Amino acid sequence: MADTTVSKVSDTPRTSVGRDGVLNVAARLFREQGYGAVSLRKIAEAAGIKASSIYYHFGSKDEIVAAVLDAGIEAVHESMRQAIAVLPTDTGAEAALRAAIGAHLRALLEVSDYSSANVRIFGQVPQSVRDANLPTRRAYEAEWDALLSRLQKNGALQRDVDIRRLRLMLIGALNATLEWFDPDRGSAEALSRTYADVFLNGILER
Amino acid sequence: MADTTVSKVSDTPRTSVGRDGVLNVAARLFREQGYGAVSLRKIAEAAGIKASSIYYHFGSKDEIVAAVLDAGIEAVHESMRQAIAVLPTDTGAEAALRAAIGAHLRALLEVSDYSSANVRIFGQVPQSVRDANLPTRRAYEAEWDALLSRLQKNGALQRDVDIRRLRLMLIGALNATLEWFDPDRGSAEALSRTYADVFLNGILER
DNA sequence: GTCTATAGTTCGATAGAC
DNA sequence: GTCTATCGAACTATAGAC
Repeated sequence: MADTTVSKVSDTPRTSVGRDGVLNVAARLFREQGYGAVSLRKIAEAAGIKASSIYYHFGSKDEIVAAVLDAGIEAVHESMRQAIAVLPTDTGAEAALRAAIGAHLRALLEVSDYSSANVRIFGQVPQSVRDANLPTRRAYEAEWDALLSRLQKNGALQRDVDIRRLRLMLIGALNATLEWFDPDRGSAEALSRTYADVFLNGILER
Repeated sequence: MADTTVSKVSDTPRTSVGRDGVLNVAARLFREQGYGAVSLRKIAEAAGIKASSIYYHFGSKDEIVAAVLDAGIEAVHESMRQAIAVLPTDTGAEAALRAAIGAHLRALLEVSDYSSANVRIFGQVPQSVRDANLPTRRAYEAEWDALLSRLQKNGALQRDVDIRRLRLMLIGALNATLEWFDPDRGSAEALSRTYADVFLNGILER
């Protein structure tokens, strides 16, 4: 078995997890266990250092969780932006919405511990930390509202639906999958298709 | 101003909140602040007693939160059962599903601190507490699956949708409203109508 | 950049008086 | 049924050596 973690030849410390290493571990633990259940000692242990060493990289626990929350929205936002950007210019309303739903769900369920941690712990962190994350969230929400408004102007969406409410319903429904999604029961890709089908056409036989 | 809390004439303690009083306060605080942020001292203070007095009524914090979780499912289950029971026997599939959606949303947003606390903190409590709540949850889920299966057999629902997945999507979407519902922006009743419209018929113009 | 040691706080829980 | 008093554990955060 070849060793995958190559040791430096110099005298630099063997284990230098660094700020990003701490952050990656924190995001994963927050996603798995929630905010209150994850102490600095747990993060440190999982990162292979001592709790006090974390204070070299961050000034407080709040600073860590704030960084995780912001990175989580950035990741899902970038995922959606990318999915929309690669569409041909003549892409229809249905396809655009399907792409956005797929991007959000993939970021949450497959790609980013940061995005899933954000959804999982946002309601558990101190008010001040929530407030700090709000500007980043607003930007992502604006992206959705812009997409939905475009579809509505094109006549694809019903004229009387409230865009803000529709966005809250849609993102809320997608985020809820975190509580029960099981890759053994079907892929995130298949799930995103089902969500798009239901939201676009409903479940009634016609 | 007339005094609304009448003092007993006998020598019984003026303040006897009792087990139910502690439980009511606990449910409200859990709903508002989450599991980790609510200590026994906070519950006691809000109930007007000392933290140690709680141990006369409950053996541990886990016992309190377990009681809150079970009562929360019982409340929303009873709300849904009642809403279905009062329907005329010739009620159509659409109306039955609308009634169930309305009952779930009302229990969550208007009626029960226990039900909203359950949704809010289930993912935050220790595994053992979650496990203890599972049988009660399974019974409620079975009620939904029975309703959805009936609609599918009647031909009202599409034949190819997976009942379990549909139930998870539906309840997940409804539960997510807890994070953003604001009574100043519209009633729970109106919101439940919107959810039924979207799930039954989708959002596309037709 | 990580360590040891520890200060200071808050927590769940128990013992025993009334 | 509620109180006072307290224990032991776990937490965030700081100080200072290497």
